[in-house]
Amino acid sequence: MHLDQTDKTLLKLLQKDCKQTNKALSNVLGLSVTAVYERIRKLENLGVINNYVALLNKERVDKSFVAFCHVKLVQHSQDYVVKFEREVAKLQEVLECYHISGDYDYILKVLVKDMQEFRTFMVEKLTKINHIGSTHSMFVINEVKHTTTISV
Amino acid sequence: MHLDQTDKTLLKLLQKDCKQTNKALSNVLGLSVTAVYERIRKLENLGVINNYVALLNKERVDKSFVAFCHVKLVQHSQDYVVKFEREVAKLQEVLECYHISGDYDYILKVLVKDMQEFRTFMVEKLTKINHIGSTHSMFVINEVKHTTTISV
DNA sequence: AATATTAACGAAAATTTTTCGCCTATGCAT
DNA sequence: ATGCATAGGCGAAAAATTTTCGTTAATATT
Repeated sequence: MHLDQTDKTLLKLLQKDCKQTNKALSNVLGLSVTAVYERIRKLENLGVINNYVALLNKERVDKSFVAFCHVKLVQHSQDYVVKFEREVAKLQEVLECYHISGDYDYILKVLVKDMQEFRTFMVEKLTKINHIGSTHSMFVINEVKHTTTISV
Repeated sequence: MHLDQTDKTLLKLLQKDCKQTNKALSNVLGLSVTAVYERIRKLENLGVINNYVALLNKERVDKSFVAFCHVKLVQHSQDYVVKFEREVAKLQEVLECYHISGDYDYILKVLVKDMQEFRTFMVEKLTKINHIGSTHSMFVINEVKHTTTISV
């Protein structure tokens, strides 16, 4: 698999706005509509493009509170790890969860309406998962940057 | 602004796959194609839908290393804060940056090729920004969950 | 030199988006 | 109660886009 400069430019454009027409893309890339169409298909089939999604304004859907939450398990047996990961993946408030190096085992990005709801999430959902040793939360004061665009 | 159940279902569908045709959506929602079209337009105009993007497979574009990086500034004057935030936002390796509560001032999500490149990023880019007091990095061992879907 | 392979192209066909005029239900004011 | 405005919905037609198809050119392979 080799991506040439045209592919890279195309990926950049599609990561910014995937609803552009092939005609608009062809103008920027200096290709025919069909050539653009075929390149996009190729990138999809290669699995370079995963999917196409709508991104929402979180404030407009009343989810204005973001927190990062560290979690430490009481033990690191395969069993505990698998169970924790399965349960945490089910929680809709958890947008991201990573197993990380360092003092804690996991870092979670949590999105809820407000502090009230965060408390409910912690008490009624996260800490209900078994085998959690301790947690440590950090609250987002301001979102400085947030992009889904990978530089290729 | 009021979102009814149909709007919420529509947002859920578009967050999963925004390339579905209005016909496919109309089947799920039990509406006409035109009604779906008009609802989507409404959600765009209300600013509920921000944009439509292609999501890439980061491994396929050779960016397999994710790190979270805490940053503490030496001082918190308006001037230092503004400058740091402006500079960090320019860095293509930084996908997310949040001003947070707690021991550190910021948390950054950094995406690069490998540990080698991370080192280069730290030495030649991040720590070149003035007024940084200290940093603390955590490396992602495994991505347990990563979604852009907000539950509405 | 002959032959695959890859990428590109324009035209035509198929499908989708978008516009339009009209209808119905609901809430509000008369 | 009656009239009116608003919001949401609909199908048909028009406009635009996607997708297919047959061909061509360039490059690598045998």
